[in-house]
Amino acid sequence: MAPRESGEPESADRAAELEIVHLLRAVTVELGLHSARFAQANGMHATDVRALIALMDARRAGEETTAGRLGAALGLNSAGTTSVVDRLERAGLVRRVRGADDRRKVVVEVEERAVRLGQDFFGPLIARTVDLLTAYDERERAAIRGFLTGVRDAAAGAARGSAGLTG
Amino acid sequence: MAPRESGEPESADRAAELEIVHLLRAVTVELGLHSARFAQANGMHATDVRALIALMDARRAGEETTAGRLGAALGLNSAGTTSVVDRLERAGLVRRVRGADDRRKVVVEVEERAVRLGQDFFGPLIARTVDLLTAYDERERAAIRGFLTGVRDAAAGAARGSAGLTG
DNA sequence: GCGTGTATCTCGCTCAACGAGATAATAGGG
DNA sequence: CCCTATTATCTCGTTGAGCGAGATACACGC
Repeated sequence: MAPRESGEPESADRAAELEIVHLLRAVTVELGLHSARFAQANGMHATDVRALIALMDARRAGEETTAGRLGAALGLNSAGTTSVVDRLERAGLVRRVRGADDRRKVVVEVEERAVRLGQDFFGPLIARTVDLLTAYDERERAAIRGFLTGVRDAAAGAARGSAGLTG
Repeated sequence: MAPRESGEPESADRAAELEIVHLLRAVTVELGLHSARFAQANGMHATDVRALIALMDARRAGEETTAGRLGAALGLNSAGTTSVVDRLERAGLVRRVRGADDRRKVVVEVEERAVRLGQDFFGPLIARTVDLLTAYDERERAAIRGFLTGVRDAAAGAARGSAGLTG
């Protein structure tokens, strides 16, 4: 399936590599459950958490997020997007700001309260994760970084193309 | 925040470690979107995909999954669980089997069709991931394995305790 | 200042998931 | 063996997230 160069020891190695694949999936499952706990603890739904994450990501990258962009990132239509922003605004976690240049647009900004809420809940887990990394030297960290980058790009690339194979 | 042993060079390192944290989150987001595409492509919902994953995990571990266990794994109540199993059964992806020992129980078994469906969709991404791993030597792979195991356990541990910190 | 295109919102609907309670089977005491 | 308590699942009615269709508000060229 995957185009290999030549004859390395295969079947035994392959099992060890599959273990990492399952491990990665287990991580995504656990982190998903953790997000769900955050949602539940704050009377929110999974989509609202995903929206906050997208908004904070954009803010870190220094980009404004309009309602439309947010909806696209979440895979919602305009009605659903309005609904999400309504819920978050009602909860005091974001605010609507009319676009200065184009007044049709609605820029969604996260309130300071949402940032604090997220830090309080995810901070410990992040700290623990950072702590884990101190056990590895630079070469090992580079491997972790490279592997995660590769998986992210493969999954993102799978959006286009048949499924991101042979990339 | 995280209890450190002694004085290593901090702030610069911390930024590099946070990059990995963000990378990990990006991976979970992308894999989540990939699951969503799988769901959409097969007329399913996110919960149905999570259910299939849980069922296949259990099968790999050689365990039977009753309706109750499945619902607990998904965080659904009994009504919702019945609903999920109904949908999956209607789609021909699982079958209900009355428990042999305790006939109140309903064991949910995945149909061969569901396994093939999953392999067809996720196979390429898995192959790509396994391929990525061949670029690393055993020490680097051990680092990746150890890091993922640590994050998984930290997130799982966060279910109990204040948030899995200081574990 | 009118028409076309774009961004967001409103309305009505569907269906996933919930709470409450019904149904069915096991386990144990008399 | 019957009766009750307990456990596992399902049924019924309701809530609300997200959808499709269309309304509304603004932008921009003519």
